[in-house]
Amino acid sequence: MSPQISQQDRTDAPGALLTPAEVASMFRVDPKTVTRWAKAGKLSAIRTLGGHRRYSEAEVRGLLHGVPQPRDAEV
Amino acid sequence: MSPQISQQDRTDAPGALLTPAEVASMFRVDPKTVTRWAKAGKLSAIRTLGGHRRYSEAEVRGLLHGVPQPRDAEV
DNA sequence: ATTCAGTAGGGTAATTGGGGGA
DNA sequence: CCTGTCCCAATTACCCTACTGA
Repeated sequence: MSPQISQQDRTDAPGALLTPAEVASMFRVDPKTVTRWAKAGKLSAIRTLGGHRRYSEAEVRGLLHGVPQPRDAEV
Repeated sequence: MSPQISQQDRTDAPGALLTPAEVASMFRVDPKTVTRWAKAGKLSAIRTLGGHRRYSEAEVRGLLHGVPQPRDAEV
């Protein structure tokens, strides 16, 4: 009964997380630039226990589309 | 060995993006001119979170080939 | 435990955006 | 009508070393 999602399915999960390199390649910028966006608060990011940042794929895709943040599920 | 394609080759990905300098170099014009094209709606562009523009390589190549893109609203 | 790529951190150079004029 | 260049300020890219993640 543990609806445990396989870690390999993270690319399909609603809360999919992207690495800095992934986001950087989507925007055609340097990974350091993505880090700068996170520091500037332009992009929300969570930190691993070691201090590395992970970004929400949903948020990144929204930004790429020029769509404001779909904070809520738009049905 | 195996011609394995990486997850995402920036220049090969469907959403490959080009920097203003790249597009300018391809057209032999000034980056500012490319910016004017984007402002005039002749070229579609997405913006980084910092405001810089990134252009679709597919669209640019189509324009270079003289292939009218479906985003042209001219007569 | 080890290797290796990726990431964080700071600092500096290059590019870009915007307006204006030639 | 279109393009190249000037100014400025802001953003981004690359340099380095040390640590994390797999």
